[in-house]
Amino acid sequence: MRYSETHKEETRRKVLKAAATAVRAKGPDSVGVAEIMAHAGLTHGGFYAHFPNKEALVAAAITEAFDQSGRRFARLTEGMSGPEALSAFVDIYVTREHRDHPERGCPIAALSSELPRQSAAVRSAYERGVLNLIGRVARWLPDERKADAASLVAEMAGSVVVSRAISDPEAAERLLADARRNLRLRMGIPQ
Amino acid sequence: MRYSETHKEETRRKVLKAAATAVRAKGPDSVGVAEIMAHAGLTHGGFYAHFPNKEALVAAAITEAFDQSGRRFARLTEGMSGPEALSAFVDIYVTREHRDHPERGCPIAALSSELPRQSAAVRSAYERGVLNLIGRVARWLPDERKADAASLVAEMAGSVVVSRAISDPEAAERLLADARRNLRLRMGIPQ
DNA sequence: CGCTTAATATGATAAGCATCATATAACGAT
DNA sequence: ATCGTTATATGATGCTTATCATATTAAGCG
Repeated sequence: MRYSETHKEETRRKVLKAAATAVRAKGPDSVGVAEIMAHAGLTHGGFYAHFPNKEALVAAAITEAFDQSGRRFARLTEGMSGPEALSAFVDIYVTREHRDHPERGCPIAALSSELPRQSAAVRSAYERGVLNLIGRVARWLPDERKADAASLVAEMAGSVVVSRAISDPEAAERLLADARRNLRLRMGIPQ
Repeated sequence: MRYSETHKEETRRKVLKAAATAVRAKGPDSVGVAEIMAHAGLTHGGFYAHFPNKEALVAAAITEAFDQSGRRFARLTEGMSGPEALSAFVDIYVTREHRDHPERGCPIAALSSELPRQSAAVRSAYERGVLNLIGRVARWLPDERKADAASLVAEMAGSVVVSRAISDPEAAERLLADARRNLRLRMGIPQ
């Protein structure tokens, strides 16, 4: 073993992180292997030492993106009660910041419409992420509302995604504010 | 004038209809000019007699897709009162049928995530369609709820889009049913 | 019935991209 | 310091696709 034990694993992680950003920014099909490698500070040829093909990278990148935002949510809601955590979650997710930065946001909002057309492996990585997020929300909800988790996630993602279509920033912000209010209502959180 | 007056216009419309379906089915970037022309019963070369380039076709196709579903909604809610129309709209939009057929459904649900990356001309055709749909919903709502129209459309689109990520048909249907119930609540429609 | 012209088809070109074969470089053990 | 090995780079290859140049076909007119 000539290179350090961890060297290859480290570059793999660099590639993966670059991919997680690039896939959200440009979409799985429009992003190129060479482009991702360049973002990781490498050239395209070495790619196949780390992943068998582009599809495997995309699937791994989607998982990584979900993990990233999952860790972020966990960190920012640590030690909170259910309602507090839900309220904080809404304030992180349904925002202009999220609307304006798909590349570091939730993969659902970044990839929703093109994912159904991806390969089975990619779709399945995506579905795992979606179900995880729904599960996270359900854990915060009181028992009698747990069943709403999926629909709440859908409302959050839909708000961000539609707000991206609206070029007027104030109209977009109004949409997001309305959505936040309605979400809190559905979650049983006092306004 | 050798061909009939209307001949060229008719083929243009055939190409446009094929494009409106294909763009929703495969996305603006993954669909090919040749593929669309083939669906219209033509070969790729003649394309440039009808549109200056692919971008113009995509923009026109998105407008056409919004028009198609707009006409459909108008037809199916004709003569209804506001609440009746809203209820019917929810029952048309937030359904398994819509989840399973993006190619003939709402362009928001089919294209939301990849549209922000398109050219200005395409985005603007899309935005017009989104705002039109929001306006249609607003017209049906009572005055005190009109401001919610955008957020309601976002919830509907989000529900369909997230339900497409869930492979279990029953879980997907549950999400849609929850969304329909909540939407009616927000619209002030008795369940 | 042939001729003209608009509409469509055929075929070429060039660019972009995933993948792979081969070359080079970095590293640590000796 | 040198060598062998592993990681990365360079440079094809083949395929797909938008676009365009040129050829062919269809339809109505004289």
